[in-house]
Amino acid sequence: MAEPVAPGRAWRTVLERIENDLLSGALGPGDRLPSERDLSADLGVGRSSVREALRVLEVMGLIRTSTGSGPQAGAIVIAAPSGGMAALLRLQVAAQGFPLTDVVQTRLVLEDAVVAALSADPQRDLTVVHSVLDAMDADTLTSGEFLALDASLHYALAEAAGNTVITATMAGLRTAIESYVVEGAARIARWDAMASRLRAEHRAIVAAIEQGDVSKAKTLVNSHITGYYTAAGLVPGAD
Amino acid sequence: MAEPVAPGRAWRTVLERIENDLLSGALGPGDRLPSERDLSADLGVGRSSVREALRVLEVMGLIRTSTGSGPQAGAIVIAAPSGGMAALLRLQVAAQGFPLTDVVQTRLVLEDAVVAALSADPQRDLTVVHSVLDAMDADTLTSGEFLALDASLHYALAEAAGNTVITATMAGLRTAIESYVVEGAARIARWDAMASRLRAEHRAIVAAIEQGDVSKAKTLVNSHITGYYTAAGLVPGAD
DNA sequence: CGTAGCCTGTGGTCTGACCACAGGAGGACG
DNA sequence: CGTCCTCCTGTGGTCAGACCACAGGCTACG
Repeated sequence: MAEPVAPGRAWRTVLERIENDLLSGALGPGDRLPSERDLSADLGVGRSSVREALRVLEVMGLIRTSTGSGPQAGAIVIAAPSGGMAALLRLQVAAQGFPLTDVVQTRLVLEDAVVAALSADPQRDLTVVHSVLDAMDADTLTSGEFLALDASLHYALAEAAGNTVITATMAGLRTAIESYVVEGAARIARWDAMASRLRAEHRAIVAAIEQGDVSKAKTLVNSHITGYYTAAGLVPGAD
Repeated sequence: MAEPVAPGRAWRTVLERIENDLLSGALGPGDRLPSERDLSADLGVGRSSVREALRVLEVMGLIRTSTGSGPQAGAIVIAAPSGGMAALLRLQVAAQGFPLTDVVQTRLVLEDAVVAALSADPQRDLTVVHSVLDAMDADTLTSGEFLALDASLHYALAEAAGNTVITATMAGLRTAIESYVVEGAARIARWDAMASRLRAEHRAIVAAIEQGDVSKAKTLVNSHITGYYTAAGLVPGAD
């Protein structure tokens, strides 16, 4: 068919085609995209242009590609927002498009919203949260392992709140500053003490949520996060 | 040089190289990337793989490419987070990775944070906001023009609050649902009435901000947004 | 000295050719 | 007749080479 030819951007043609198919419902989660060669022929562009577009979709977490044949091979639509969000935020931080303090602040805002939503909702299911809390009690954890669980905990909270955009964004923000967080952990003199403190704060936050005490939960989560970032030297002061 | 060769992912090699150069400071905003051919040779990968990586960076708003020669040609590092954010969110919404209601809810959370920050900060500069407000008073505006100004207004507010992550995310969220918003405007019976209402609400919100009345500003902005989305039929009820 | 033209380097694209891989189809064998 | 093995096919992954259009600097000419 070879659409009338978009000026200058063959790969954009491909991107638009996919996006339209997604919007029109012709493509949905789980579906397989046409093969690269087919798309190339259909749109009248080179296969390399098709690949550039697919690469974008892949990095953004929209598709997954695999080689071979069969129903699982090829490019398949998956909606994995976290991955794309993380990649985007990480790169933007690296390119100094996003100052660290803004990332941290935003995390505060979202975490606030999460605990507020959870506190207000008596139906929430914090099973996962509790199991992570328990896992964090092990005293053999390295700081890296502990921080990984910490990430899981906050992720579980966000997930329990049920907003996918917020969950993905928070996960992305966390990933974006992960290297700084880990690096910051090394700057903390007595890690054991910090770990105990974090454990206690986590328990307190969850308790406040379960008691439905919105303002208390918000206060606790705020001091929890700013406290750690300050101790790790990631943000100037308590701002 | 041709690094030890990463298995299976030539383009990832390129992406990592760029990211590392950004993190190490070897690359920064305004700098020019090596030419595609140079990168290809340096990393021992094909030029197509380099292009796939650059395409990702371009869509994510990290670089800008131009043809020709001279200092302005080639791939240049720019940190334009809004563009990338918008593309990502739009595609995720299209792929049903993000439900519309989650997008709207998130916008509420962020907008809340914005007006809260502005209300609490006596130093804020709302010059731009006021000029947009005035522009919106013209009664010859089509609904499309009005909505565009509306977007500018909210963007200006976010920008005045000073958090780049929140600003970019809000802009992205807005873009992601733009088509739905415009479509929804058509469903509104008496547009004139709605426009007047929106104008009044905007003025009220800004007034509350300038009076430093945090809670009032938050309340107003919440009802402003949910009100419109409900009227436009974008979200089921008042939540 | 000025200007018009060439020259070079850049991204943008296409073509064609391999490779590795996974799965299915078909045949060979028990 | 059933089972296993093999080949064949289609997929993404990659590379190499070839053009093109373009923008800017350089050079030779007027």
